[in-house]
Amino acid sequence: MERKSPANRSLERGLALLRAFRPGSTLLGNGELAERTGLPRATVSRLTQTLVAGGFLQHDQAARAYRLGAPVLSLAYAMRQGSEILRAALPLMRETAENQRINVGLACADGEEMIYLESVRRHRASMFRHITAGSRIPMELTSLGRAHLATLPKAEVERMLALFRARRRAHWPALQKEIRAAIAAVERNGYCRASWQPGVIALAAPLPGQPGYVMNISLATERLSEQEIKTGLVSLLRGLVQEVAARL
Amino acid sequence: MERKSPANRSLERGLALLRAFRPGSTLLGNGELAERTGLPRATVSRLTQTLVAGGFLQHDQAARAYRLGAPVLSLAYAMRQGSEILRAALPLMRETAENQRINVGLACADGEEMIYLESVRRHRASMFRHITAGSRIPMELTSLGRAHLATLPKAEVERMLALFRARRRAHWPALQKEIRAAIAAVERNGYCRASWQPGVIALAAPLPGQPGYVMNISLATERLSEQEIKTGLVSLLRGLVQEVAARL
DNA sequence: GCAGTAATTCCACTGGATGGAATTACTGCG
DNA sequence: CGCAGTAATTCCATCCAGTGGAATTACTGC
Repeated sequence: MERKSPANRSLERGLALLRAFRPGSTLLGNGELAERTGLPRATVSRLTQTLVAGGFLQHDQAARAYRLGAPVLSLAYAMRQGSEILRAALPLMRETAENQRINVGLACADGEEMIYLESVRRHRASMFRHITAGSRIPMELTSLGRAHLATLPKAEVERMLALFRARRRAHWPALQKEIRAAIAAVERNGYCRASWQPGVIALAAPLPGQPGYVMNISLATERLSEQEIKTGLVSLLRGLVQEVAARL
Repeated sequence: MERKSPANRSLERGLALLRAFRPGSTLLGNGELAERTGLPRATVSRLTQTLVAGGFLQHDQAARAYRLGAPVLSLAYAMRQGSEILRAALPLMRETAENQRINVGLACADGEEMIYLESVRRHRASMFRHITAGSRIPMELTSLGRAHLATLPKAEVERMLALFRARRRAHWPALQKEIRAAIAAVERNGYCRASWQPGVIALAAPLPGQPGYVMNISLATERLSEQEIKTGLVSLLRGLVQEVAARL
């Protein structure tokens, strides 16, 4: 028997509509929204009207569709201001990225994905795949995601794995092995490694005492030997999370 | 008789709760939320639970209060990706800020405030008052806000003025004069001027053909003479909005 | 202008939302 | 350590707001 917290259906649905907007689907009509959320059209129509009235959506007359409105930007700004963790970590992240000439990231979990709170990169014009604050990356493929998984209770991990399995039928056996190995690595050594973006290797570690938060460092593979990883980067990451945790 | 669009009360209220989070009040408990929104406590309690379940709020156990969650960051990212205007304007804003050594802003209205979509400044470490994407600034005091007012229908302007009047009883006569003069200036010359932050002067102009969007340029007063304003900056701003509008 | 599609409004129904009151969970102080 | 004081949550009877299928209306592209 699932313990159902008294949830407000209309609000849930309204939030689901907002969540349907993603990079790549930034312009959605009522029909598309209804399809993506599985809600009846009439309901979507009414909810979008409310969202528009509140400024959270803008109606694009020409495209017969909606976009996210400026208030969400404002919320994000308030959110960043309010995040103690980000405030504590950011200066250190900047410093580390600069000194070590690597990328440093801070992320937290949202459902089956990870969301970057911040990603400080050495080269501001970035690598081809565009990653910044607010970017979503898959949990099952990334060092950040796997490091996060390692902090969850066993039962929760299995639940997540079941979800991933459904999404990645194709390479599941190999992928599952990787994920479980990463979790074991985090439990043993405090960090895990992955290479989601080709040519980029990343190490990630959970922030001690801050459930849900994970940090990573990443750099181009060409720039390092196996040796260097074992020595410099691991202790760099360890030092980073320790220091950030200490500042909280 | 007010034409009431069929609004969803629960959703409206949920959004109101989110909007209660601002820079400066980033950590709000149920009680404070109830007070700020005027909603009954029981209702707030249930709605916050839903917002937490959706990830939009995080419960801070220690503070007995809520913060905004990472998904709002993600929404903001999607919003920026989806804004054609921002995409069209940003390169030009960067270029102008760099070449002319000034700050260039793009904003739009939200209720009685303006929200910066982007503010590109010459010195990245900024002036004392921290302004970035998502920052809210008062409509009645700023060049951006007044330029926006000038684009509204007369009746709407009067409605807004009534609101400002209630908020600024003290200096209202002078302030009203300033605002009306600014509106007239925009209608006559296409731009208006204001100095909200002491020591900083700003010129703002609406984006032609894009109702609700306004751009500004600003710089330290010490750096210019009256002469320079009339000549260089005005035509710079005019050229800027023209070019951005042309790219849409 | 007309067909075809998408969005909105209508409306009877009903169950989800509501909020005052009671209960429970905390916290800080003596 | 326990108790007072406060804040949050749960309860519950009431009822109205939300719902969604169907009808209507608004668009758009041909």
